[in-house]
Amino acid sequence: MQIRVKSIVEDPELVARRRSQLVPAAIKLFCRRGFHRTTVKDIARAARVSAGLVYQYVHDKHDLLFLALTHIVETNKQEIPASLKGVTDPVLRLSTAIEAYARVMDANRDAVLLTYRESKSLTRDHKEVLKSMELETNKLISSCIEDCIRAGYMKKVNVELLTYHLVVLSHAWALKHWRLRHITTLDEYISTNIHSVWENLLTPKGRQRHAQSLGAPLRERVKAAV
Amino acid sequence: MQIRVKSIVEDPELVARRRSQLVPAAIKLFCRRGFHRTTVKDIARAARVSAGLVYQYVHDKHDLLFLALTHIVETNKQEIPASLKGVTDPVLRLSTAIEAYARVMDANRDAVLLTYRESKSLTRDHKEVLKSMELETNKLISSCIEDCIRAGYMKKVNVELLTYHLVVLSHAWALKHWRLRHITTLDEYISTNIHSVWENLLTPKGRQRHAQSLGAPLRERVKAAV
Amino acid sequence: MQIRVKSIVEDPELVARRRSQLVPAAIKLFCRRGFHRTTVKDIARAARVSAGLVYQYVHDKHDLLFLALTHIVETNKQEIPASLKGVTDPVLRLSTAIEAYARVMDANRDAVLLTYRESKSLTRDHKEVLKSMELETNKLISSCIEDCIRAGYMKKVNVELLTYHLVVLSHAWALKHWRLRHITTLDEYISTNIHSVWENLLTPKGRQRHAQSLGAPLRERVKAAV
Amino acid sequence: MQIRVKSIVEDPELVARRRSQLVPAAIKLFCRRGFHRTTVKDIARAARVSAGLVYQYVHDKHDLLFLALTHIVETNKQEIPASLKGVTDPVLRLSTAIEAYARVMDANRDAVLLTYRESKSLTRDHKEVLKSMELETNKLISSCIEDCIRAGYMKKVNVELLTYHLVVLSHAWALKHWRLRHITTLDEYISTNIHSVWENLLTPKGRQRHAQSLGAPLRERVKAAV
DNA sequence: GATGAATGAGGCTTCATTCAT
DNA sequence: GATGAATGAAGCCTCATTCAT
Repeated sequence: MQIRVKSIVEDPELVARRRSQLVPAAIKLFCRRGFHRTTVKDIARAARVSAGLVYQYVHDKHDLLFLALTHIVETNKQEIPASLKGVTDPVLRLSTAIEAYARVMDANRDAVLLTYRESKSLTRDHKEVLKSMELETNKLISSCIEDCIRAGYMKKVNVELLTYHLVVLSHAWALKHWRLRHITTLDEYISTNIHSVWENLLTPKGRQRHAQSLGAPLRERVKAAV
Repeated sequence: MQIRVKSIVEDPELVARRRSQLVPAAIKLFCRRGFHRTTVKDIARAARVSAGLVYQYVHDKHDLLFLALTHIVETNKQEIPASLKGVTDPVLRLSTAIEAYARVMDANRDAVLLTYRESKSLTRDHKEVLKSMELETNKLISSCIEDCIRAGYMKKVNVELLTYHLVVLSHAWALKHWRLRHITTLDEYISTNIHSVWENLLTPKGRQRHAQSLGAPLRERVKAAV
Repeated sequence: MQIRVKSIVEDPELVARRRSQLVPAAIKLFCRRGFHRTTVKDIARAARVSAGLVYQYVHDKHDLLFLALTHIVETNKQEIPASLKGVTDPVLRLSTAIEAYARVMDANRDAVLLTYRESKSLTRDHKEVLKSMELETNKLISSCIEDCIRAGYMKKVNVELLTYHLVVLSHAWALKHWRLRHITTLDEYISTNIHSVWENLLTPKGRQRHAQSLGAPLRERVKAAV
Repeated sequence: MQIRVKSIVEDPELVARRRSQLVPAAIKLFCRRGFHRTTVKDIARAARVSAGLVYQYVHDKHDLLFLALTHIVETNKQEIPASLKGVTDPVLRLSTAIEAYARVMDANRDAVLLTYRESKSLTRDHKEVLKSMELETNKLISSCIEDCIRAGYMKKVNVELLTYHLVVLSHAWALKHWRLRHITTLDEYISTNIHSVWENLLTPKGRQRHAQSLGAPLRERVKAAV
């Protein structure tokens, strides 16, 4: 995925290594100070390299932003499948997926904020790439929803719309964390705000299924994974 | 509220007039190009004044951002009470308020995006002011919720949390409009995603109340107001 | 002619004044150090203005070069007509024009060098403009030649080619001055190398005409004019 | 001659081989883009070597320019003696030499331009070397002139001055080629502008001599040599 | 000897802000 | 009060040169 950004240095291993220095530094600083107030030199310094080196691995300061946002999305995306490993029951899979998603967002609140704030500064092309990556990630959840519907556990709803509802609520925890943390906890937020959304759409049969799985140490497993 | 920003010029009327030139120009440009890529000169030009004049009515470029964001919130805030005028039934008031809110957000999608993107660039103090303004606006909705609960129409829930759920969904329509517009309409979004959230929390008595008011030309009234 | 270069400042008088500070400074430095080794800051300093100011009167560093070269050509071009004022005899006019040209080139040897050296650094468009200005200047001489031919004083020759021969010899005095000054004087150079070229092309009638005018204090007059 | 530029590598053969890779690459690029806009990396790439290697055979980027200009002059200088081989008549030798010179300049118009444009970027020392090389080359022509004078074929003139006149006209063909090619051909240029200069200085005896040699297929021979 | 990654000085340019008019 | 020219700090980026491998 990072191939989208050209670097002067050819050796892919070195590119990967250097970028794995640069990108976290960039993420940290972009989160802290924003894209425009972060200097390329700042990033170089934080990555313990010279300013000139940056431009051997990235064409632009904008590319650095793209790599940063891309990295975040990519990383987040990997967490959910991990949490679903071995889970087969459709309702439990959905429950697990969305909970994992929410907890990943919580663990990377800075990154969520960054995404909402700085996407504007991307190239049109980069913006498109990022959007399609978002859609891909969403698919991890929407496919769980579809499975539930197909199995008759959930009413027939606009799947992507529901997905966005859940996704956006997870983001909201990060976006409004400055206030939400004073009025609730993550656990409550997830169960009250997020889970209830899809639980209300379960069929009677789905509710039954759901009730059974609640015995399992769901939450703990996901927490550990994150 | 705008008194928070000092200007060299004393005459409050003139200050108001000049700022009413500057702020809309600033909003337009900040929305289009973002805060950092918008030049003070750009704003001056758009407001048909000289660059120097800006600094007689504003201390800083940041102040301009503050005034812009402040203006947006203020404006939005005024819309909701208007829509509630004459509505007395608690359930209908809640329904009306949230619908008005959602439609205002839709009408000012740019502004919503701007708020999420550029708040970071504010002073610590200004950020606090803006947050408290957000809370005030939310109170317009949360007080409706409280009325419903008090009247026994709604279960006892974490009022502010529910408010945020509704508010954030309205924002999400703007934030994710690039995708949502392809998978639903505003009307469907409001009824399916937003209204259902609180409707699911109504007591049986509340549901009854709600069912009755559905006969009224609710949506139309709010639409007109916006 | 300077209208070709856009400036942010509108007032044409101010533009003219500032540019008349900047351009000579640029010429001096470009001549001394070359275009690339001259810093915009150097020019600003030499012109006693701030670095930022330069960009209010010029879009580019390249524009500065264009204005510099343009200014040189323009200035040179004005000298020749002045020297011809009142001279009517075709042969004498030609003689006077070419001598004036040569002396102007001598007086601006640096500028001639600059033109040959740095034209390459111009935009394609600017290069074209400069070329056409060169052709215009040449026309001052070629029209004198044409008059001589028309009057039967000179053989029918390729007028522009002869013009270039004369022009290039004048430039050569500047281009090879490092050596020529050791082996001749400007006066000898002009009479031996330059004048002889067209004198050899005179018709008998032309030679007669020419011989008569040699009584006149030609050289002195042109010298004074330059 | 290239010994003037020190290299880290000792083996002179290797130095020669590497430089014969580097210098043509440098010439090509310097001609095309100019000295300053050509990157050392560009040259290395064009010469199919690494950037670092350049600095083992050259101290400086400036050295590369020196070697390039030096190479050009050296190469050109070798052409003239070749064309004179077997020609003994003084007038014909002069005629042949200058024609050869002009045609070499035509064949290397880029190089001529380069020399005029970028000599400025050389070290003081390098500039001197180049100048003395130019004088050496000129001597190839001036000695022909001297022979003609000594033989009574040509008037007693300032030999070096005449040489420069001829040389500069040959350069002018390259320098003003953008225009001259529209108004004449190389052949006409040589005969009309260049040859006529010295032909006009022949003594009657010289003219006779010259007329005789005109039967010979002069031009063709020189053309072939170039 | 050869490579090419790394360095870091320095250039061009932008733009928030000031200030004389 | 209004103007807009002037300032100068600071940022992005390039590229000659070095040096570890």
